[in-house]
Amino acid sequence: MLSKRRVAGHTGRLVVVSGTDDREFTATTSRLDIHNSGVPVLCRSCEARHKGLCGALDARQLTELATHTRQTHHAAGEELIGEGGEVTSYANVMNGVIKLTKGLQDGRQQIVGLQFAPDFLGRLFEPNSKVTAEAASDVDLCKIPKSALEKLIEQNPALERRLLMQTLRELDEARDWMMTLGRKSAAEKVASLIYLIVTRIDPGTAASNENSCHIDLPLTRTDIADFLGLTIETVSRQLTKLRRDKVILIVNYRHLIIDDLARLRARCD
Amino acid sequence: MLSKRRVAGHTGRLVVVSGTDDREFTATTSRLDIHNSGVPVLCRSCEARHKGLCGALDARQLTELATHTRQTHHAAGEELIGEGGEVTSYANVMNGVIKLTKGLQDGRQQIVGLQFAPDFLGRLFEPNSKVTAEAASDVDLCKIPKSALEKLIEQNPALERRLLMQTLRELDEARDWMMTLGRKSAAEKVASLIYLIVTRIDPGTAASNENSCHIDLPLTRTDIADFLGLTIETVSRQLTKLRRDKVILIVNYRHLIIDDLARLRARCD
DNA sequence: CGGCGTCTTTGATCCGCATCAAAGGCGCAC
DNA sequence: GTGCGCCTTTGATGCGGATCAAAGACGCCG
Repeated sequence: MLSKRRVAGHTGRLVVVSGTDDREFTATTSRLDIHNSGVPVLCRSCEARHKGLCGALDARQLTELATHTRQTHHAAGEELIGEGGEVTSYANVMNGVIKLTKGLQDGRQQIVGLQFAPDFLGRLFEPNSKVTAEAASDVDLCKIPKSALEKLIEQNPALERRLLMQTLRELDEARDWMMTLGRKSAAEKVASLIYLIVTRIDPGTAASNENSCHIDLPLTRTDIADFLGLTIETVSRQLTKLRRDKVILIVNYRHLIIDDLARLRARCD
Repeated sequence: MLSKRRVAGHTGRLVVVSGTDDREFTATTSRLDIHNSGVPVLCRSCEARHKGLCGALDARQLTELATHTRQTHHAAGEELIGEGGEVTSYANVMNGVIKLTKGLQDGRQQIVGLQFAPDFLGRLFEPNSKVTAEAASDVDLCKIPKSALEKLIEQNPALERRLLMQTLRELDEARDWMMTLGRKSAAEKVASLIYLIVTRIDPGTAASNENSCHIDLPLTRTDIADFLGLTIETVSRQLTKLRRDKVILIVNYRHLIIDDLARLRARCD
């Protein structure tokens, strides 16, 4: 049998959130101005407005949607929904990183997905979640009740199209990750994850120049191990190796500096 | 580094199929009769008609669709599309099993999905396939040109809904499999795969009674290993162990008899 | 029939990663 | 400051599954 310890004592408290004790404020206020006439204030700087779900909506529809939404903040470690838990609302990720995990009864755990802004969060068309969603870093969400979104979808095919596109992308990512989990060595796995996070958090740097980029890891060593199907000891050793080989620079455990992205990429397989 | 051999010499020849040398015949003929008035003949016994994509269509739409489709047959081992290959048509799986694989340059390979009738085959909205699709057994497809289906989708939201539902299901399956790949032992992996195949090929037996069910494995040992991130030797040893423990009975390498499905399931974790 | 190729099983050995153990580093409470 | 807890690193050891090797089992073809 493999590693069965865990049920990590994350630093943040675990709270099953049902919208009670989190800071919240509505976003229905909208003010006409020249550049964003009719767009709710809180939507203006939201990534989902452009690249995410809400890109499918015009100003009027956004305002309509905003009457249903509620912004919430969650501390790192907070559980947003449990495996098998009832889905009562969907959400856009406005900020931060969310990990999706699955567990076996004996405590073994596997991260099956990471979500960054402006991803959509929640299993459509099923009453219960198939995964646990947990804030990996501090997170801001824009929640919408299940029924409200489902009504909107019926009226607006463009919304459904966006959701289909995101689901297809998530499926592509899950399949990429199956290759990593099934066939890559520990060293390749760790390099692959860092590469994934760099390119997801900072797509600009990754695409344009090959210059040094630096990121704060939104994941603990335990999270990384759970994503890669490894133990924290192995993760730590592989990170040390990458550091010794000067592929990455580690500052204060969590902050990474990568000078040559191509060299990191070369370690991915 | 892990296993890098392979590029399996499957028994079937490898043919990059472009619809040239396969048996084909059109399904436009439709005959009015009492029970299936207006439904194309070939659609009547097709699983996709009910549980698959075509369940979203009425008789008129089916007939319309059928003017674009073409049925093809493919021998086990035939490559339907290569990783990165241009997608020119989509298809419904009418019969048989298809494996979706990804490869690393050095030859390591991972199966990232299996498709059974009446699954839909093909990556929507992308010009190129992200996986290799290969017939695992003899396969019958009902193909439709990319542009034709995309046009139909625009006109018919129900079609898009079906596609979204299937994509969500595939995502669920991929994530289940990530757990298996990342955290289960070899013994658990093999049991899980057999259990998956039994429940997918023969949902009736699996759900209703717990009585003995028997299946022909649509996968070679190499395929199984590629699905589970193992080697064929390990797969073989685990199957032998399951046989010794009387969880399964193996007839002629490919045929499996499972008396007590619950006992197999108990081995899955 | 015998010979050959492919798939599968079985055995011996090796190695990568898990496991077990212990010692920093850092933040926080007192 | 000191003490405590959590996260992380590092080292020693063991095991599960990969690798290497060889021998059936079965189908196909001459």
